[in-house]
Amino acid sequence: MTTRTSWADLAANSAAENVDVGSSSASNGTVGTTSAAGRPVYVPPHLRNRPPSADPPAPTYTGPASSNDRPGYGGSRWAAPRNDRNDYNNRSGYGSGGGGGVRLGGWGGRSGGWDRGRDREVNPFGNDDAEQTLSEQESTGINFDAYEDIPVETSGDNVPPPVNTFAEIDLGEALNLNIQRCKYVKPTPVQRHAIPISLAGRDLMACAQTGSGKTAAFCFPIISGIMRGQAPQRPLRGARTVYPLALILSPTRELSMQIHEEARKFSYQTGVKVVVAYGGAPINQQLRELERGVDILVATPGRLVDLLERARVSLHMIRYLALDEADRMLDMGFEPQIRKIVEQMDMPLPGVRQTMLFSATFPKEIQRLASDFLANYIFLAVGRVGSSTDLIVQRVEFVHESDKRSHLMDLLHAQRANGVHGKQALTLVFVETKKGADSLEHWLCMNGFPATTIHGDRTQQEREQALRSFKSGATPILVATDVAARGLDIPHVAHVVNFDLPNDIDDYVHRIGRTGRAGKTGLATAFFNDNNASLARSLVDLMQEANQEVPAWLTRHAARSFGGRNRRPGGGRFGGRDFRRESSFNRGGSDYYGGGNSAGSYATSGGYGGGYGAGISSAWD
DNA sequence: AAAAAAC
Repeated sequence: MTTRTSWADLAANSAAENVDVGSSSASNGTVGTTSAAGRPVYVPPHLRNRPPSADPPAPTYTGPASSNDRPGYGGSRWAAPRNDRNDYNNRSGYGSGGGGGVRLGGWGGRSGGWDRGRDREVNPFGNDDAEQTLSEQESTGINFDAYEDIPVETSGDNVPPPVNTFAEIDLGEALNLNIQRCKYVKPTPVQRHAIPISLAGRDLMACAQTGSGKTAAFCFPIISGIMRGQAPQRPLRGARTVYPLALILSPTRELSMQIHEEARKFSYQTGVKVVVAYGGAPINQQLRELERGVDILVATPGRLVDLLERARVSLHMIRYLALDEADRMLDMGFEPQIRKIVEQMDMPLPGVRQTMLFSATFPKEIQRLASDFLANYIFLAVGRVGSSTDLIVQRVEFVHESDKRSHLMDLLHAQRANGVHGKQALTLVFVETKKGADSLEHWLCMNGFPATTIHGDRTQQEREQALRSFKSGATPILVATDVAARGLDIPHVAHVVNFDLPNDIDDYVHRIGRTGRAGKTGLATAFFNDNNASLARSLVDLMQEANQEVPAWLTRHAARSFGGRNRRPGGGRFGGRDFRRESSFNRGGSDYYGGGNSAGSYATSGGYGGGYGAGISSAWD
C-alpha cells in the first residue's frame, strides 16, 4: 500500500466506519488488512507485521457474540469479601419485597415503598430495543482475547486477581440484566481488574486509556454494593436533608450528566436511585429529585458545595466516593473545593468510606496529593497510561497562526468532498479561549459550514443544545474549549482538530480521546507553530509511543526545545507508574510520571494498549 | 494565561 493517504481519506474512512456500525474497515494501511473473504478486518497492534502463516488468524468482527461468552450468567455465587455484604443472598427483598430498614430520605423512605417507585421508573434504554439490537449486536463481536497482553501494572497490598467475565463476579441479577441490555459481553481490561478490587472493598487509583470503560468500572461495584448492603439507619437531621450512599464527582456539567445517564442504565430496576446535581440549571428541580430519594449522587463540585451548605445533602452516610477525571479534580483549580467536600464536611474518613480515583492521565504530583484521600490503596494502570490508543491516527501540521482558518477550511472542504452519503463527518475543533471559540464558530457559519460551540461563557441551555445538535449531526462541527476535552462520549466523532494546541500534553491526550472510542478508529489533526514549542518534545514522545508517524520537522523542533514541564523522563514509556514506587530520595520535582525505566510489574509484556472493542457503547471514560 | 466550577 502506498503511503499517500490524505487526511481527508482518513477522516472519510473513519466516518464511514463510525456511521456504518456493522463495518469493521480500518482507517488505513497501518491498522487494517483484508480477510480472505475480502472483508476488511481490524488487526490489533500486537498482531500486525507478522508473517501470516506463523500466527492464528487475526480476530475479526464476527457479528453477534455467541452466548458462550457468558456461561452460567448470574448463576455463580458471590464470594463476599466483606461481612456487611453477606446478607445479599438472603434478601429476597431486592426484586420482590420490601427494602427493609429505615431509609430516611432514601428511596425506601417514600410512602408506598421502593417498588412502587420502581414501577414508575422510566426505562433508560428507551423503547427501541428491537431496533437497537441489530446494529449494536453486529458490533459486539470483538474478540476481547486479542487484548489479553495489554500491559497491566498493579501495586499495593494483596491485589485481588482480575476476572475474565462478568459472570465470575456475580454482580447481582438485576445489574447483570442491565449489563446485557447494554450489550456488554465481556469486561474491558480496566473493568476486569478494577471491579474485583472495588468489590473487595479496596481503595483504588486507576489509570486507563480514554474510551476504555472507566465509568462502568466504578459504577458496577457501587451499584452492586448498595444492592447488597444493609439498608442504613440514616440519622435524623433536617427533614429535608438527604443522605446519599455514594458520591461521584466530575469536572464538568456535561460529564456529570453523561455519568448520570449511564449510571441510570446500570441501576435500572435495581432499586438504586441515581440523582445528578450541577450548576447552571435550576436548583429547585434538582432539590425535588433529591427529595424523592438518592443512593448515588453524581455532581459537579460547585453545586454540591451549595447543597451541602444549605444542608440539603449530607455526606455522613457516604460509603463510596468516586472521582472521575481525578487528576483534573485535584489540579489547582479544583483542589480547594474537593478538599472542602471530602475533608471538611461530614464525609466518613478514608478507610471508613471506599474511595476510587479514575483518569486516563495521572501526573505524579497529583498522585501525591490524591493519596491524602485514600487508605492503603491499590494502584492500577491498564494500557499505556497517558498515551492514546493507536486507533487514533495523529497528524501534526505546521500552520502559522494567521493561516489557521484557511487551513481548517481546506480540511473541512476535502472532508466534505470525501464524506459519507454527502454528509459532513462529525468534527470536533478545540481552541484555546472562549472568545476564540465564538469567533471561529461565527466564521465557519459565515463560510457555509454549520458549526456550533460549547464553552463556559454560554448558558447551560446553550451548552446542552450545542452538544445535542452536534451529536445528532444537525451541526456536524463543534468548536470547543477544554470544557469538552474530558470524558464526553460522543459517538461518531471522526475527526478531532487541535486548532490551538493545549500547553499540557495530558490535555492533548484527553482531547484526541474524544475520537477513537470503544475500538473504533479516529483521526486527530493538530495545528502546530512556534507558539507550541514547549509541547513539541512531549508530543513527539507521545506519538512515537502510539506508533504514529512523526514529521521530521517536528522532531527537529523537539530537539531544539528545552522541553516544557510536560516532558516525561525515562526514555518515553508512558506507562503509568505508582508514585509510591519512586524512591523517596529520588523525588525530582520535574519527574512527571515517575521514572519510566525502573522495573515494572507488568503482568504481561510485549503488547501495548490498542482499542478495546467495537460496539461497547457510551461513557467509557 | 486560559478553562472549569454556585448563585
